[in-house]
Amino acid sequence: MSQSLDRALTLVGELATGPKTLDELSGVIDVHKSTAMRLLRTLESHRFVQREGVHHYRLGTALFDLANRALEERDVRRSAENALRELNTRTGYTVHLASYEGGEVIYIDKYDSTHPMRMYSRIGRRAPLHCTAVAKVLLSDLPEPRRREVANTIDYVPLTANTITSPDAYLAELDRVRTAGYAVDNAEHEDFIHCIAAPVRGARGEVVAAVSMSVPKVLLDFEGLLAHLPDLLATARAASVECGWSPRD
Amino acid sequence: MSQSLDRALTLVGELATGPKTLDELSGVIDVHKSTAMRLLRTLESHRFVQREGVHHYRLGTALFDLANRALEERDVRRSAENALRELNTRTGYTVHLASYEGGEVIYIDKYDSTHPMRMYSRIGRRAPLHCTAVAKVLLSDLPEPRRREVANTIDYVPLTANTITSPDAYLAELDRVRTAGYAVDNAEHEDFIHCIAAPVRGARGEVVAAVSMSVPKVLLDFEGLLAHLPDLLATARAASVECGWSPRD
DNA sequence: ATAGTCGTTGCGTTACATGCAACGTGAGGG
DNA sequence: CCCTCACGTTGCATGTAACGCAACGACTAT
Repeated sequence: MSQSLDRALTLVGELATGPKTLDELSGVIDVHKSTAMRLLRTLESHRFVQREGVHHYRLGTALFDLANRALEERDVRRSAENALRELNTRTGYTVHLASYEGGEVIYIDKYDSTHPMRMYSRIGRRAPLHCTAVAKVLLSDLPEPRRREVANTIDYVPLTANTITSPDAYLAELDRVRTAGYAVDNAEHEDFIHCIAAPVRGARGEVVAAVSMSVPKVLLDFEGLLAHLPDLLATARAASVECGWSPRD
Repeated sequence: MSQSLDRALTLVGELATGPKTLDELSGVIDVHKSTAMRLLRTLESHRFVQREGVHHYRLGTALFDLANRALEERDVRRSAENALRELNTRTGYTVHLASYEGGEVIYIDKYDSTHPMRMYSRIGRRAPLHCTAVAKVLLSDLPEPRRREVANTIDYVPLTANTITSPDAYLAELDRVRTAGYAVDNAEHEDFIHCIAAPVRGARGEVVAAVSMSVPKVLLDFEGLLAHLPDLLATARAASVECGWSPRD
């Protein structure tokens, strides 16, 4: 561990709470002000901090630059990986990651159930929009007119007794999902399986993907599935943080 | 200037271009890999970088955190938010907000085009001074001697056939912008894109930021772009009011 | 098996970050 | 008007902590 670097990074973290003077900053890391100044100078040369007036330092523009470049680099799949795997090993159930691209909901990652009874699915497969929890989560984030547009073009093939079969019912469901912060698929796709899904959010709070947990009804009844909601939501939140989302208090 | 800190910050900058291995990184700053590792460890403990797999390092989540907090501090952004979003949804074109700080023009906010054809840009990025509409708007407000000073230090890299390439031409352009109350970039930065920009003013009438609208030429010819001027100026005025500017009659 | 390529660790050396004290500057008050 | 105080800034001597080195361990490929 590098001492001077450690001190400098502490300074940067301190500046996140607002502009500070040299004396304040040197106090925080408990060094002589001349030492703090040299660190700040170096940070300044890299545009990590900048002077505000004569007496104050604040965070610099390099941070915006770096943060946004890093966001472009990241793909959701890699970022969510750890959180999803942990949820998978913890519960033993099938975990999916899906995203909305080009008008379709696609599974972009999957962690298979450790139980002998598995469901069939595949990375890259398209999920039907009207009867899957992930699709509900992803579509619920679209702006209102777009949502209505999509809802009207869906072919509401009834796959089970519970399948939603009208645009109005579907839009009402999306509203529920939006406010609740999670979606369910109560055997709407396949008779013997039910799911819960939650949004993974990016830096600007937009939904970039959806995590879902799929469980055969023979292993767990609906109530038992809902009991896993907190765990799923925590997973989605952890994945969101990795995607640059900042939890607001 | 602190050597180790300088090296560490260089590493962070390097990681912005994508994940790198320890060897690659130590090569960049020309030190032994053990040295690079110690720096990375410290950066990691502050969440400035994180490991990806066993062999790669990438930028960490602290950057998102810091960048977002720093952005919150700049209140032009918040104040202009509504006006800009409305312009964006009304026209469907890319809208930028930029400000002049520490000798640089940087993009501090962005609303993406809703058209399938988008332009590439990024919050935090620096805008070239001689060939962007936002820079012209921001620099046109500087006092005369300062303007000349800046104009003489610009590196007039010709990027298209229309790029301004001399200080005199640039200063003349700034005068036009100043009296007209708006600036254009008629394919001076990129061949296939043109922009218009207008000033956002603060309480004392000073220019605190610039709003711009960027449109690919294939979607709209120059005349068509200029037809949006009243809309842009109204947006800039609305944002100015939010920043404390009082319209004079 | 063997060689090659990674990251990691312990250690001795000295470059470099540090604290100190003196200096410069600007603001406020007697 | 000068004095003082509170800042940031600079030069320098000192000792620490950052450094390169070399050996090691874990893996992969052939």
